[in-house]
Amino acid sequence: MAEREVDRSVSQTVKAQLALRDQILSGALRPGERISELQAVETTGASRTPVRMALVRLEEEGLLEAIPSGGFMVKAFSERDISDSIELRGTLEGLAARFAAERGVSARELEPLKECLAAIDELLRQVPISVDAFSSYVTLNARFHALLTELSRSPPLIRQIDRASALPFASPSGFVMAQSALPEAQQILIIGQEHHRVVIDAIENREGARAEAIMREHARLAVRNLRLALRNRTHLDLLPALALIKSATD
Amino acid sequence: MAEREVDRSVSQTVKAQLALRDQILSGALRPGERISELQAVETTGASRTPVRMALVRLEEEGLLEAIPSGGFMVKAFSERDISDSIELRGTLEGLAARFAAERGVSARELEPLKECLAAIDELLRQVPISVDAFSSYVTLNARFHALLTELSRSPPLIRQIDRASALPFASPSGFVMAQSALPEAQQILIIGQEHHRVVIDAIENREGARAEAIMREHARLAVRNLRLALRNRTHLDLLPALALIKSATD
DNA sequence: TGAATACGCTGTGTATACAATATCGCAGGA
DNA sequence: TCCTGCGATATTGTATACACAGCGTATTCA
Repeated sequence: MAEREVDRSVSQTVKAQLALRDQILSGALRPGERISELQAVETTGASRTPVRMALVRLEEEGLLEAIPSGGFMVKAFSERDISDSIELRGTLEGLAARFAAERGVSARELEPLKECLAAIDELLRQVPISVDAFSSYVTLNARFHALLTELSRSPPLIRQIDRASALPFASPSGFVMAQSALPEAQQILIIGQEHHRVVIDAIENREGARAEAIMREHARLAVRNLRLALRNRTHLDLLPALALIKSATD
Repeated sequence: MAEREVDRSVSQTVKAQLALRDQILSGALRPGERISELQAVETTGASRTPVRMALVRLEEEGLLEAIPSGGFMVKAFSERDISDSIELRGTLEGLAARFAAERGVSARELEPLKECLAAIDELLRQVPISVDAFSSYVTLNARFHALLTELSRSPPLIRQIDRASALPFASPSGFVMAQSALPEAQQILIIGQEHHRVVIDAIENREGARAEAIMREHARLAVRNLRLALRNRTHLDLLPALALIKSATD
C-alpha cells in the first residue's frame, strides 16, 4: 500500500472505469491495442479487483473487446459500424416515440420537452451560431432525446436505448458534434429541430406511426451527414470519439 | 479450501453464473429477493471473486438489479415489460432483415436459412405435433432467428439483438414455448412459419421494407399470443422463465 | 416503560497472495 | 536453415484476508 493515497469519496471501481474510458476516448490507447490489467492498475491507481471490474463494465459498454486467451483490447470500429449504431439508436427511439404516442402522454409530461424545444429555438436564432450556443445546443439536444425516451414508459426499451447510446459516436451529443464539422451545419441543426417539433406534435395527436417514422428519418439524416463529414475530414478532430475508427476502413 | 473439490474443466466464473441463472429461472430465488454474495458462494461452490463476476454479468443480462446500498436482487417483470421486450426484439430483427435485404445476400448465404425452413416444414407436417417434434421446433426456430440476424452483417446490431434476447422470455425459444400453452398452438406455429418464408423471399428480392415489416408482424403476433396465454394460465408452468413475472401485475 | 445510544455482527468493497496457463524465446536436432 | 520442443516469464484466474459501513438488538437511563 505504501504511500498511495486512496480517495474514499468515490468508489475505486468507478474511478478506474472513468480513467480508462478517458484513456480510450482521448486516443491514448489505440484501437486494437491490448490492455493489460497491470498496466491499467498503474495508470489508474486502483488495485486489480476494481480494475477488473471496470474492464468488464467497459466491455459491456462496447469500448473493449474480450480476448479469448484472456485480457481485453480496445475495440476498433469501421465507418459502417458507426452509421449502423446511429441507425440502430434511431430505430429504438422510433419505437419509444411510437409507444409514447400510442400509450398517451399528458400535457404535463410533455411540458419539459416543449421547454427544451423552445430553448433550442432561441439558440438557433443566432446566425451564425456561437461556440457557446453550440455547446448549449449539444446539451439540450441530449436532454430532449433522453426525455423522449422516458416518455415510452417502457423500462426494457429505455435500458436498451441507454446501451445503444453508450458508444460515444452513437450518443445524441456524439453525432451532433460530427455534423458540426460540415459547412451546412446550421442548416442541419434547423432541420433536426424541425424533426423534434414534428415528433412532439405526433405524440400529442397520438399518431404512433408518424412519431416513429420521423425519429427514424432523424437518424438517417445524421447518418448521411456523418458520411459527408467523413469525406472531407476537415474539422474531424472536433470529435475525439472518432479516434476509435480503425485506420483501414474496410 | 479443505475438502471442497474444484472442477477445473470450466472456469469458476462461468460455473457460478450458470448455477445462479438456474436458481433464478427455476424459481428457487423469488423475484425481488435479495441475493447475498456469501449465500451465492455457498450454493455455487465458487469463491467470492468469481461469484461477484457472475453477479455483475447477470446484472448486465437483466436478470438481476443492483441495490443502491450494495448487493443485488432478482429482477421482477410486469407483463408489459415482457411484451415490450418481445416487440423490441422484433423491431431489431426487422432492422436486421432490412439490412440483409438492402445489402444483398448471396444464394449460398441463404442456403442454411432455407434448410432450416424445410426442416421446420417437415416437423409441422405432423398433426398434432409430438412433444419431441415440438422440442426440435424450438431449436430450429432459434437457429433460424440467429442465422437471420447474422445476415445483417452488422456487428453492432447483432450484439444488440443478442442482448435483447438474453432475457429468457424475450428469446425466440422463450416465446415459442409460451405460445405452446394455447389450444391454437399448431395454427400459430404454421403462421409463424409463413412469416419465415416471406422474410426469406423479401431478402432474396431485396425488398428491405417488406422484410422489415414481416419481422415486426412476427413479433407482434407473439405478443398477442402471449397475452392470450397469460389470460388462461393453464399450462403456463411449461415456461419456467415466467417465474420472473411479479405476482402483482400492474 | 419508552427511547436513545452503544456495541456487535453481517456483508460488501478492496487489496494482495497464490496457482495455473499461455506465450515467447532459445536451443538442439533434422 | 528451419522446425520442434522445452523452459522461463509474464499475465490472468482464483482465493482469501482485511477494513469499513450499515443495521439490528440489547441495555441503560430518564
